Amino acid sequence: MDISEVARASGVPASTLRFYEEKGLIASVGRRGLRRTFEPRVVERLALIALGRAAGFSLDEIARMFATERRPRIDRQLLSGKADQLDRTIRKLTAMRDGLRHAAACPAPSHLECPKFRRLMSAAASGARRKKSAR
Amino acid sequence: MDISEVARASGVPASTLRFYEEKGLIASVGRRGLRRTFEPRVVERLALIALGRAAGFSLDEIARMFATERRPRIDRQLLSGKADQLDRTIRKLTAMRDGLRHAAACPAPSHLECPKFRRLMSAAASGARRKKSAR
DNA sequence: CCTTGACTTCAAGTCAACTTGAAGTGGCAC
DNA sequence: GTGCCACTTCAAGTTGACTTGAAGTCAAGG
Repeated sequence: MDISEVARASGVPASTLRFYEEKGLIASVGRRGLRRTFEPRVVERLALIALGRAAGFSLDEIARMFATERRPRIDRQLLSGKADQLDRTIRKLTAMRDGLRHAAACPAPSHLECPKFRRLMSAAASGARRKKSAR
Repeated sequence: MDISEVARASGVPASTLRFYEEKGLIASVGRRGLRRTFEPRVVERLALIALGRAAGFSLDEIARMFATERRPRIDRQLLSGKADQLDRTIRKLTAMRDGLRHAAACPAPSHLECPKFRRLMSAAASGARRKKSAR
């Protein structure tokens, strides 16, 4: 597959594909002239990358995951760690969603005066000590 | 309260407080000499900002919310829209978490060979068409 | 009064994840 | 066999959310 085919099949722009290759996230199998050639498998890999990105992993973290693919122990540990992290994020977002939902329906003149909203707020504030990880 | 008190009380660095003031997200009530003076209420506001950030709002969006605080119709509509957005994000992250959890336990030699994982992957890939909104 | 050091401003730097632009190359339809 | 245009490289630009640095100000303790 050439780069534009991969782009079309994956929805990832060619510029991003080149960028990812430079970062070591994907690999081309060769060149036809100057042009990169990719295996169809790369589309799968891109889906995996998209998956990781959506889960809040940085490109570097994803690259690290691919790199340690051969050592299942570390890999699995990392994965379940990330799952835990995600779990915390989900809990926070759920509280947030409920808060927003309530705020949208609440008749209090200002949300700050609504006890439910205030409760949510302090919960969210206390849970806000992730540094860079969860996004 | 002076800026360092607010910083201490809120956990937000002074540099960020100045930055937020410049952006119109918070306001100081005056100066003592050169130094900003804040009302204690600002801590609440900062919690609200943290809440918004954690929910995936940009600073501009948060500023807009504060600005439209007087027009409940638009405000509530925006809030429930954001709640819906959050809901979609949560669903995706939940699938992701389950996938990670499974991958951590799955005995398949490579995750790509596990049908459960592949199913998750394509689900995530298809759900990856948020442009800038959900992060 | 004088020093100290927490504050101030403003410009510039950083970081991640890309995108854009300019200039060059070469595969392939005609 | 030749011209087009999709590809290539490499450097620089972009965006959002801050942080850092240099240089200056001033409230307060001694």
